[in-house]
Amino acid sequence: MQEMITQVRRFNRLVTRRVGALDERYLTRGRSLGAARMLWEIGARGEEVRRLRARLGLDSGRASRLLRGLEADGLVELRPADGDARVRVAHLTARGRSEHAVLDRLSDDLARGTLAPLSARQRQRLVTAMAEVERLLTASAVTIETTDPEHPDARQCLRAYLDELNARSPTPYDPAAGVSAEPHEFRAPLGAFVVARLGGEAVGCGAVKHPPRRPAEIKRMWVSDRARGLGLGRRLLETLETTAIASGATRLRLETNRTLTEAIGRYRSTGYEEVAPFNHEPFADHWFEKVVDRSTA
Amino acid sequence: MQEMITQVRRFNRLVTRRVGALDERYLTRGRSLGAARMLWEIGARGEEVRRLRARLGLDSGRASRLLRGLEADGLVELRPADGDARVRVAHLTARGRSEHAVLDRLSDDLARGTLAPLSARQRQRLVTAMAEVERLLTASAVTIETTDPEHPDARQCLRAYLDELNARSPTPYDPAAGVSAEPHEFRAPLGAFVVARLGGEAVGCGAVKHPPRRPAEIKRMWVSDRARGLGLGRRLLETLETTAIASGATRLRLETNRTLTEAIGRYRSTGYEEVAPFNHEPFADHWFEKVVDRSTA
DNA sequence: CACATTCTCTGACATAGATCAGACAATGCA
DNA sequence: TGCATTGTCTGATCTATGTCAGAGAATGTG
Repeated sequence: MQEMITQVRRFNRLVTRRVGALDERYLTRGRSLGAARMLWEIGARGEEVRRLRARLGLDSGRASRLLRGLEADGLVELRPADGDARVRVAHLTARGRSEHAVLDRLSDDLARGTLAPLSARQRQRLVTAMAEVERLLTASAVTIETTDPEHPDARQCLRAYLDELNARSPTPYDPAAGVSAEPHEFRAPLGAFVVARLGGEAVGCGAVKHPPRRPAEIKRMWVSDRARGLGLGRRLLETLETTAIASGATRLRLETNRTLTEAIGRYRSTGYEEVAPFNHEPFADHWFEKVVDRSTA
Repeated sequence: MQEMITQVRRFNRLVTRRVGALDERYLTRGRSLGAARMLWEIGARGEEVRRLRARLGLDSGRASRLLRGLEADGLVELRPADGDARVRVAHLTARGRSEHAVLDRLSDDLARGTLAPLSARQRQRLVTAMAEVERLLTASAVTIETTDPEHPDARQCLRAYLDELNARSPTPYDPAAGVSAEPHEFRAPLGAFVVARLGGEAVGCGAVKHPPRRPAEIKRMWVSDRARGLGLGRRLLETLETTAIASGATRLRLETNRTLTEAIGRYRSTGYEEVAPFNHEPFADHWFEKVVDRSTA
């Protein structure tokens, strides 16, 4: 493990010093770093000031002054938003757009400069390795937290979950038709609802009911398209199992639809065995159960 | 190619924002980023102020003030250097060393935090990909420049080259014994000497003689241990060939020692064919020649 | 020895960036 | 309608950083 940690640290050091420093030197073009980033984030279609503030992590004062600076240079126009005149929207002027295009080209040149000294084979390997690092760092940045099932993020995940079931299944899914799933069943002490988030955005969820002296039931496992392939399903499942086991569950159950082949494979590989239907969930095609060995939990 | 460039840009953005920002937030511990870096760079064995300045890219005034700040906090002691009282050496005090250890531990924790959410398999893949990115970004950062054969960097490379030949060969190598290799033969217009540098340090060299209407001769190809495996030999060879061809050479020659198996493979794979000895270089075991197709050059 | 050079330190000044308090207008809500 | 909230802007202040000029000590060189 220490070797891995050392590698991560060496990577971080190299990459922040070399890549970061280069980028900042070449892409500011006489402006301050803050102003350059602001210009970049406004983008071709304009952006609300409050969102720019949030994305760049700026104080309202600083954001306002940066925007006024860009406005004075004729790169940006500020207009009230349609519908809410408190909100201001920053748009790039013609000059601003051409400046944005210059930054885009410089950014391309910089990346090209990284690839240029390498052979075709090395380039291919670098790009592949970068994609892998990016994917896994993204996976690592996903947080999983217990969240109230009526929290906006939870609701949003549930809506996405149902939409997906309906899209996959020929018969429309009716959440009221099957096993009960009231919010209070997914709150402590009877259960839990967890949400996975990536940079503030909810990208997955899962729920578990673990009433005393009954098998725990895992439900509502969902992972957003943009977080597929990050091992998030496995993490959600582990989190829910841990919660249930900590609450005394010794038997875990879940049912799933036949279209969710990836999930079915995961259940089998993590110790679930297919069993006879234990409920009348109309949408389910497979029922799984896993008996927990308390000594290893 | 555009896809590759896009991947590099996406990687750079992710990594500088996510990794860089995290590092800076957690590792400053109430100090300014400059002071934290200074503390880190002084290290356990102390360091000359002028070298700290160079390494951190600081103005002498700023460096002096940062050091005075650390001294006031009891973390650093400044003493004149042995032998030259103008030079000051910064040493960590006991408190400074313990603070350094704290930073080291936090840095470990940060890296551990990156790995923690991942499965064992994902960790292994991340670390492998990071090592690959690191290796290839390092390769990409190597510059190759024409350098006078009597430049200190060139001399240092040549010394290393001779040391290595002597270490590999049972009979000591005598540079005067074989084919002439006077500095002026490696200067324009008769030839060229190129040095590969990584972050200011010379890590490889190569030379070519290309007298008019005679086969060009490639000599003195050397790559430092710390730059092995970066494809640098190939780049040096290409640079020398390009120079020779641009000066009118149509036939390229080189000789090499049998112990340099990697180089021999490279020559064969880039179009060189083994020929009968064309000189009496006593150290050489193989002689190669490549005829240049001017139309593709 | 006279003089140039090297290294460090200090003063002076400018900009970038962070943070707080408060003003002001638009909006939402009871 | 009255009042709280939201979003933006301005003023004030502080720290961090970058840059330049010059002082002063130690050292090297003719």
